[in-house]
Amino acid sequence: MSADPHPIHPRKLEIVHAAVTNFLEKGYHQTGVRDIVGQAGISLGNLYNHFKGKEAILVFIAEIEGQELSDFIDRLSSTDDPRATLQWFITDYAAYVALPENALLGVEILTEALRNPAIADVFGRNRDRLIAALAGCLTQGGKSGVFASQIDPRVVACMILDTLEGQGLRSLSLPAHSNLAPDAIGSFILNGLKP
Amino acid sequence: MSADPHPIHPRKLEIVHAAVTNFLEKGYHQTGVRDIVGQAGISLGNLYNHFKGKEAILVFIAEIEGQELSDFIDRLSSTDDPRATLQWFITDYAAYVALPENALLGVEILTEALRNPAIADVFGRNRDRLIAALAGCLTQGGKSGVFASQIDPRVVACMILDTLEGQGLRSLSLPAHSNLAPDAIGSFILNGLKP
Amino acid sequence: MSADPHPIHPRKLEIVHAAVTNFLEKGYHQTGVRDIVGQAGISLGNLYNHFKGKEAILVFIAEIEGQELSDFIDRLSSTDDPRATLQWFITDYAAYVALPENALLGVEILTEALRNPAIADVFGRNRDRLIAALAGCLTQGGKSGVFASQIDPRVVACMILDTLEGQGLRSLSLPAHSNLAPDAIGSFILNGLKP
Amino acid sequence: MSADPHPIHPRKLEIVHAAVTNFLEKGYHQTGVRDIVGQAGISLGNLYNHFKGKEAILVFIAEIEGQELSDFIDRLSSTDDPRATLQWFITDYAAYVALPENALLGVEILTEALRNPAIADVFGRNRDRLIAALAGCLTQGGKSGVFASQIDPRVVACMILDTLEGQGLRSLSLPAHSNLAPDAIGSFILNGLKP
DNA sequence: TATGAATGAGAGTTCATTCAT
DNA sequence: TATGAATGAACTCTCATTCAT
Repeated sequence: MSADPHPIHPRKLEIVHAAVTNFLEKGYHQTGVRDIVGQAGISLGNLYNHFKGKEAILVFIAEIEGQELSDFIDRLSSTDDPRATLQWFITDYAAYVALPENALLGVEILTEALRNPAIADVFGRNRDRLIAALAGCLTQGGKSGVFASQIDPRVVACMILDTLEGQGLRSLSLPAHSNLAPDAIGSFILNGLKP
Repeated sequence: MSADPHPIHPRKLEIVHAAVTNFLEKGYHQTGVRDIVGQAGISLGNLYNHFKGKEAILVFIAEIEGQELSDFIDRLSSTDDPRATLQWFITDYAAYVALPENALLGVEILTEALRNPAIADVFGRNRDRLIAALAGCLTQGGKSGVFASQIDPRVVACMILDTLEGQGLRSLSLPAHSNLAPDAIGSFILNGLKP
Repeated sequence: MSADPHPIHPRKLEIVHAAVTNFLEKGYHQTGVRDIVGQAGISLGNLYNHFKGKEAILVFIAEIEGQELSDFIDRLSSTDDPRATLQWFITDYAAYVALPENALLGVEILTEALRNPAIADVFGRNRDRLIAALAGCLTQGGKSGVFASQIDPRVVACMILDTLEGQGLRSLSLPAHSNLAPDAIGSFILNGLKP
Repeated sequence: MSADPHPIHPRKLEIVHAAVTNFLEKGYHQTGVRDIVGQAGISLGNLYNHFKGKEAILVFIAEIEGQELSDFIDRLSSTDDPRATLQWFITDYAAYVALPENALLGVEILTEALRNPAIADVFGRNRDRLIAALAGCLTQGGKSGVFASQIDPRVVACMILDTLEGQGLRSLSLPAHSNLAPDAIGSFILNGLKP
C-alpha cells in the first residue's frame, strides 16, 4: 500500500458533486457546464483545468459508481453461505438501486452509454464485474445443492439484476408502490431458484 | 365501428417515422427538429403545422406505444387459463421489449418522463393499464389456485414487468446474452409463482 | 444564357459586405461572427442560414475575387498585340493589387490558404488561371519576337505577378513610396523582357 | 567587443524555438500560449517570467529576423563591385526568403505588422535598413555606369525585394515551380537594370 | 525561477420556435 | 399546407493572462 501518486484535487470533487446534483435534477443533457460551475462556485474556465470536458465528468462519475459496486462484489465473491449471501445481496442491492440518486444517476449513465463509447466502456466494465460475481455465487450455490443448477448462472444473474434494477427504475415514477413489499422480491427470486 | 372523425394527415405519420428513426439513432435530446424535417423531406416550418413542437412528437409516439400495448392488455384481460396466458405473455412481451427499436424508444420515453410531466402523463397511464391487466391475470390465477396468492398481485406484476423490461434494456448493451435463454425467464418466473 | 437557377439572396451579399469590412479592418481571425452580424444588422443565428460557417464566408469572398480576375484573364487571353496588352496589364493589375482593400483581402486569403485546404483550393485555382493567361500572352509575344523567349513563360509570369503583388503588399506598410513611380515597374519589366 | 551585459536566459531561447515551431505549423493567431509552453516543456506561468506576453515573443522573433538581415546589409553596404554584389544578393536572398521557415515566418510577421504597431515597428525598421542598403548599392552602380540610373534607386530596390520576397511567398503554395529556374530571376532583374 | 489553478470574456455553432410569404 | 429566413438565447470550449504558492 503506497501513497497515491496522483492525489485528487479537492476542487475536482467539488465539481463532481455539483455535476451530480445537476444531473439528478435536470439530467445530463439538460445540464450545462455553466450550471455546474455556478453550483460549484468556480469560474467557467477553471472547470477545464480539472476535466477535459463535460463528458469526462460523467465518465468520472461512472467510475465512482463502479467503486461503490466493489463492496457488493467483494462480499459476493467471498462467501461460504451462498443462500444467505444472495439474500443479503437482494435486500441491500435492491435498497441501493432504489435510492433515487442512484437510480437516477444510473439511468443517466445507462442511456448515455447507449451511444457514447467512452461511457459505455466504464459502464460495461462495471456491469460485467457485478454479473460475474453474482454468477459465481449462484454457481457455488448450485454445486452445493442450495440452488437449482440447470440454468446458466450468468443468465440467472442477469435476470436478478434486471429485476432489482428495473424495480429501482420503476420506483422513480411510482414511488408509492416500491416500498410496499421490500422483501417480496427476495422471496420471489429465492422461490424461483429452489432446486 | 365508425370512421375516425379525425383522420391523421399522412404527412404527420411521415414526421413521426422520421422522428422515431432519429430518436433511435441519436436519442431524443440529441435529435434536432432539423434532423427530423430533413429526414421527413419537409420544410422546417411545416413541422409546426402538424405538431405543436418537438415535445408533442414524443408525446404522440408514447401514445402510439400505448396502443401497441392494448393487444397485450386485451388478451391478459380476457382469459380463462391464467397460467397459459401468463406463459404466453412472458414469451411475447419479452420478445416485444427486446426488439431494439422498442427497447430504445422505451428508455427514451422513460427518461424523458422522469422530468417532463406531459410525457410522464402518457407513460404513466400506459404502464398503469398494463400493470392492472397483468395483476388481474395473477389475481385470477391466485383465486383458482394456480398461482401463489399470498403476495400482492400488483407487486408481482411489477416485478415481472421489471424483469422483462430490464432484460430488454440490457439486451441493448449485451445483445449476445439476451437470446441465450429466451424461455429461461419464463420458467424462472413461473417457478417463483408456484403456490 | 439561361436564368440563374440559384439567385443569391440579397442578405447573403450584405453578410459578405459586412464580413469584408471587418476582415479589412481587423483581419480574418480577429473578426468574430458577432462582429459580422452586428455590422450586417442581422441576428447571429441567421448568418448560419446563409453560410455554413465563418470559413465559408471567406471561401465565398475568395470566389468573388476570382471572378474579378476574369476581366484581366479575358483580356490577356484575347490579344493580337502582346506588348501593348502586357503594358496594360502591368499598369492596371498593379493598380488593382495596390488598392488597399484588394491588397489586404488578398493577404488575408493567402495566409489563410497556407493552412486551410478549403481556402487553398479556391485561391490556388484563381492563381493558376491568371498565371496561365499571362504566360500565354508572353508565349505569344515570344513567338512573334516581341519578347525574349529563352525563359519559361510560366516562370516569367510568376515573376511579374510576384513583383506586382509584392508591390501591392508593400504599399500597405509603406504607402508613401508606392505611388512615387507607378510606371517604373512597367518599364523595368518590359526592359527585362527585351529580346 | 565586450561581453553582453544582458545574457539571454537559455529558457528564453527554448521558448522562442517552441514558438517558432508552432507559428510555422499553425500560424501566430492559431497558436495558443499553451501550445508554446507545452512544446517548450515549461509551465504556463513560467512563460510570463521570460516574456511580457504572447505578442512580445513575436516581437522578439522579428528582432532576430532583423539580425539575420544584417549579414546581407553589411555586404551590400561595403562593396566595390556593385554588379557582382547585386548578383550575389539576388541569388542568396532569393534562397533565404524561399526557405519555407523564413517565408512562413515572414508573412506571419508582415500580416501581424499590418495591425499591430509593436510588430510594425520592428518590421518596418528591418525593412528600411535593407531597402537603404540595396538602394545604396544601386546608386553606387548607377554612378559608375554599371546600372541604369534614371530611376529612383529606392523604388528599384523595392521592386527587387518585392520580386524576391513575392517569389518566396509563392513557393509556399506552388513549391514545384519555384526551383525550376533559380537564376531566372537574377538574369531578369539584371537585364532590366541595363543602362 | 517555477508551478498550475483560477479567471471571465469571447470563440464558433446549434437550438426550438416564429412568421411573413 | 408549405416554405425557409429570422430570432437570440444557449451550447461547449479556448483564450491570454494573473497570482498565490
